Amino acid sequence: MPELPEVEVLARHLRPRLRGKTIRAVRVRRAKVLSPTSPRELARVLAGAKFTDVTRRGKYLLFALRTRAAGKKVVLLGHLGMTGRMFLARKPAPLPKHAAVVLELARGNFIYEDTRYFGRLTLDLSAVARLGPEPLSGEFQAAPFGRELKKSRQPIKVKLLDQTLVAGIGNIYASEALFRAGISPRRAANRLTRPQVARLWRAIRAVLAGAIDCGSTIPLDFGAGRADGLFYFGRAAGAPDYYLERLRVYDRAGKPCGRCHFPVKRIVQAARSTFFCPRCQKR
DNA sequence: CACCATGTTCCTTG
DNA sequence: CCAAGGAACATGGT
Repeated sequence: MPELPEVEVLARHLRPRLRGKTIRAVRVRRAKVLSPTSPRELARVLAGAKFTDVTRRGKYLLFALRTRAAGKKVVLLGHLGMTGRMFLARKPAPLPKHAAVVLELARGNFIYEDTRYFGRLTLDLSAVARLGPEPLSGEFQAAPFGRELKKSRQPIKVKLLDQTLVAGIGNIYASEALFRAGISPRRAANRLTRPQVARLWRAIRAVLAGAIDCGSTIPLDFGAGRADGLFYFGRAAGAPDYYLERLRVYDRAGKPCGRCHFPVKRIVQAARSTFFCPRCQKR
C-alpha cells in the first residue's frame, strides 16, 4: 500500500503507538530487506532502543529512536516497496508467511511483512538524501517545478515518477494528478505550458491531500486481516459517500470518465500502466 | 501457461 | 557525461 498518502497515514497511525516503546529483541527472517545493514548490526543498534517518533519523507518511514547504551539518536528507515506492511500485533499471534523483520516490544511485536520483499527496513539513510521536495510542504514550489520539467523530454507521466523531481508520487497518483490537471500523460515534460505546470502543481497537492483525508477514515488494522486493498480502492464502513470512487482513472480502463463519460484508456509507458481520459486529457 | 501488480536500482544503449 | 529504456528483484492473483 505504498505511495505518499498511504505512508503518511501509516506514519500517523504508528506514531502514538510506538512512541515510548522499547525494543526488546530483533528477529530478522529475510536479511535482504536490511541491506546494506547486516542482521548483527541491526540487532546491536536496536536492542534496548526506544522509539521517540515516526515521520515520513516521500514514501519512506523514519523511525526515530534513542539507543539504550549511549542514549544516542538513531534513525531506522522503512520503505514498503510494492507489497510491504508494517503493523503492531499481539505477541502470541502467528507470524505472517512473509514476515521479514520482527521487533519484539514489551507487550507486542512490531512486524514488517512483505510478500515480494521489495521494501526495506534499514539503518542506511542514503536513499532519503536523493529525494526531491515534499509535495505538501512549502519546499515544493511551482516555479522550480516548472524549471525542472523543462529539462526533460520524457512523457510527463513518466517524469512524475522520478523521486528527485518531487517525492512520493507513484503509479496511481501520477495518473490521478494528470487527470485532475487535464493534461495528457504522453505530453513531453518540457512542452507543458505555464498554465499546465501551474495546474499540475495544484493537482498533485490536491490529489495527495485528498487521498490522505480518505485514508485517515480507514482502520489500519493489518494485524487482524487484509485492509490494504481498502486503502486504495475502497473506504471505511460509515465513511462519507464521496470516498466511494476515489480513484477517477486508475484501474478504470473501459469505464466511463466521471467528467465526460468517454471510456478511460489504458496505455503502457516505461513498462507501466497509465490510465487517462482521451477526451479530458487531449494535451 | 500468460500476463498483471502500489517501487527502486542497476545496467545498457544511444 | 547524460538521458532514457529495460531488466531485475520475488511472489501471488486472475
